[in-house]
Amino acid sequence: MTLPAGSPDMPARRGRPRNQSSSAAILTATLDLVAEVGIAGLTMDSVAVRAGVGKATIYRRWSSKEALLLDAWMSCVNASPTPDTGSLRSDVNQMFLRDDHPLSDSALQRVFPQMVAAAKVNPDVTQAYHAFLAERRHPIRTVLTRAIARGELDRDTDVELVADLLIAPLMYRWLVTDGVVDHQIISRVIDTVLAGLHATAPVPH
Amino acid sequence: MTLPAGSPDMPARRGRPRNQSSSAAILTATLDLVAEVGIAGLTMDSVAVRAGVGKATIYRRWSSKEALLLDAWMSCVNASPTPDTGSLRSDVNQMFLRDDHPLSDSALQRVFPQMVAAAKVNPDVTQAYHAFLAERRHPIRTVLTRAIARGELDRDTDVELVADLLIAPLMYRWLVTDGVVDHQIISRVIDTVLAGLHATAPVPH
DNA sequence: AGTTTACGATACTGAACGGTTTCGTATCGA
DNA sequence: TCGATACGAAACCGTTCAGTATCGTAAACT
Repeated sequence: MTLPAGSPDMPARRGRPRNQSSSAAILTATLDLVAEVGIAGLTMDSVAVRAGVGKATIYRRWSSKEALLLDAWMSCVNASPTPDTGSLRSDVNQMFLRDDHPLSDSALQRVFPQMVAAAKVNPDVTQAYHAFLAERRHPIRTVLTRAIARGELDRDTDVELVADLLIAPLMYRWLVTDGVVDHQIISRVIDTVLAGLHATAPVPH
Repeated sequence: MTLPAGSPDMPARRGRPRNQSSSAAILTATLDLVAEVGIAGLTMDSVAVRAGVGKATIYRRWSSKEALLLDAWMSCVNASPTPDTGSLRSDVNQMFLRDDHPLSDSALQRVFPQMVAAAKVNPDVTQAYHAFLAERRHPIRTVLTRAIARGELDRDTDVELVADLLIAPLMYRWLVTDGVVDHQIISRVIDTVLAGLHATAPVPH
């Protein structure tokens, strides 16, 4: 036991080497199944079948179901690029109107709620979850900080709060209400929030 | 089997009557335990122990674990009163700054994510969940509709979108980031959103 | 008193599942 | 060729748990 989970492809110098593609297949199968049946419904047998591997192969690389789940989740992070166009408005537009934006990833849409729920209940998951969140929020934080430096936003702007004002309505529809999240909605959220920021703390132009 | 779940105190005219308080104790125990250990960790035995009843008593009133969960969730709804002060601003303030606001219910804070996650995966739960949501959103919808009627908001305002703009940042902190949700944050969210609405579609005063 | 139903407690059953082991085979270095 | 390791498949083990049944008791009706 106590394999170094997190680096499942490392060990073994003699003998048959591990099939590198199996790890990816296992992680993908795990995420797909979590999206379909939730964590409670996820079984190691189903992961093995879906990934086309034997259970032994899974346990050779991860010490437990929980370790596998944590790895699978962290593999979702794939931070998106941070735009730097010189204007807050177009930076934000670029971030949210990308077609490959996370919000258009329907698997993540189903996995994410499972993460949130598990994080509320399991301390190990809580930690991984917060790392995930911090990673995901990094780009918007950078964009806002730069906007402050440029004088586009008030110097004492609460970056976290503004990030929430922009992200939350989309996240909320995406996660809680299953509402529409299309370009029009996104644009109107951005319009309203930026207008509100300028109205309550006018730019010094 | 096939007891009429949802009305667990009805039957039996002869013989010893059912203990009315047991149903409430069972529902409360269910919600508490879901908050503590999640749905996956919830066992009927633990519900029975926590509620101080026998398992038979639970199954006499609900046909299955799932039926019990659905009933327990729907019992959270307890719609809050809808303020009608004559002004959008103070209506919204009253709704969100109440000390008994749902957002200050820490049990619900842990149960709700479990509902969201389950709703993504189980069609029966999906239905109950959307009924729950509609019930919860009713007050804000009414407040916004009245504000439109008074001319405080543009006549073609998207009520659902504005509701999201107000609710989502709080909900997002409450549900996703575990961030602070105090009166100051709430006020600043309301300030910014209302300012943004008036800036993009000025009131005809 | 006698009947009927509910009660908490406890034992039981049957299935699902996490995790391990075994087996025959494949693929590497030496 | 040989030892070491990996592979998929499948059997296996031990536990957990939903749901049922039983028991002795309590509370209602007639």
